[in-house]
Amino acid sequence: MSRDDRAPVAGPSGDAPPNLGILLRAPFQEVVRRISAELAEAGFDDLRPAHTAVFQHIAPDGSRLTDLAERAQITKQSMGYLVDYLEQRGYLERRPDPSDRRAALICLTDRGWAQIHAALAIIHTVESEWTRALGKQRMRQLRELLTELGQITG
Amino acid sequence: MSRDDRAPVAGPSGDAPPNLGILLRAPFQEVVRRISAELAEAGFDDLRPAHTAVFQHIAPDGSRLTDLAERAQITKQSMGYLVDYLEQRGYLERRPDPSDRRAALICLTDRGWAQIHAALAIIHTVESEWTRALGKQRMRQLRELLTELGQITG
DNA sequence: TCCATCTCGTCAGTATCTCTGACTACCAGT
DNA sequence: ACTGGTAGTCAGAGATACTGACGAGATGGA
Repeated sequence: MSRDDRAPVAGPSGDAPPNLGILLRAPFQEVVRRISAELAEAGFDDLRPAHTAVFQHIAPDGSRLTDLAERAQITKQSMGYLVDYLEQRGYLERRPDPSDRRAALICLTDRGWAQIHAALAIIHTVESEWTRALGKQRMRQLRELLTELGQITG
Repeated sequence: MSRDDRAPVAGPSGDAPPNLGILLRAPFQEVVRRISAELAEAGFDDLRPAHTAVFQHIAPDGSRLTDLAERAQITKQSMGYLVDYLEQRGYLERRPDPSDRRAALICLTDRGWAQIHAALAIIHTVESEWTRALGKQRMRQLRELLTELGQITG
């Protein structure tokens, strides 16, 4: 269990051709920024970056804390901290797991679902903007190349 | 002054076509992971993710704390915290700025330069691997598309 | 059945990295 | 010299991660 999302990516000030790390970081962070800003505007202003780790990995019919932690690559203690916060604000609820009395099923509430739909809509908007700027053809290429890269890197 | 590197990027478990946020994140984090792991192997095992913000923005002939902070998009107090750490471990040194007695020039030491060269070499290795897997042609396309995207998003 | 062992989640404590606010020392224009 | 702005630090706090230890419940044999 461990994790590392942060981190700029090295290179002294004054590079001529930006390296791939930097090239990838710019659009990635643009997406993150947009989601964060526009979710806040949409009324989800009590969400912080770390909470995305929960929403991204939770199953539609509920997940166990341990599963969430493993998928998000953080400890279950850390995941517990995030889930507590989101439960208090009404995004999630814990239900007893009928098949194991030690466990709880962490489920999205209506508000939780609303947040997910809002976030997906924001991403879709960004993709549309990029498609308009880049052209449909080049956007498809980009998507293909990134998909391949994702397979290469596991 | 603020900053946000972290954060997965939304979407409930069970998406069919991964959105661009996720598509960009995978290779970006692969680069970050590789740099972190291989720098540690190379003897730079006292560096943590946040320190990249310093190395990435420092000018070859030295930078002021305030400049570093602004380029890295964090407060000068936060940058001060990182610089203190790196100075203690011999990656940086503070020299009095001859043109302003309030200021200090933060400069790379030999060890600091060695770290930068090592990090760039690692990125170069990763790029080579990807080029081998993707082909020279497609790698060039990817680089062009990401460069364009970087210009679009500012 | 009973016991050893494993798993689920939590409690407690700590490290890292960020922030805000307040402050000193210094610079620059009037 | 005053006045306002800038460079950097000190102090305190909050968010997000970690490790270690633990209790309750599950589970598979003896």
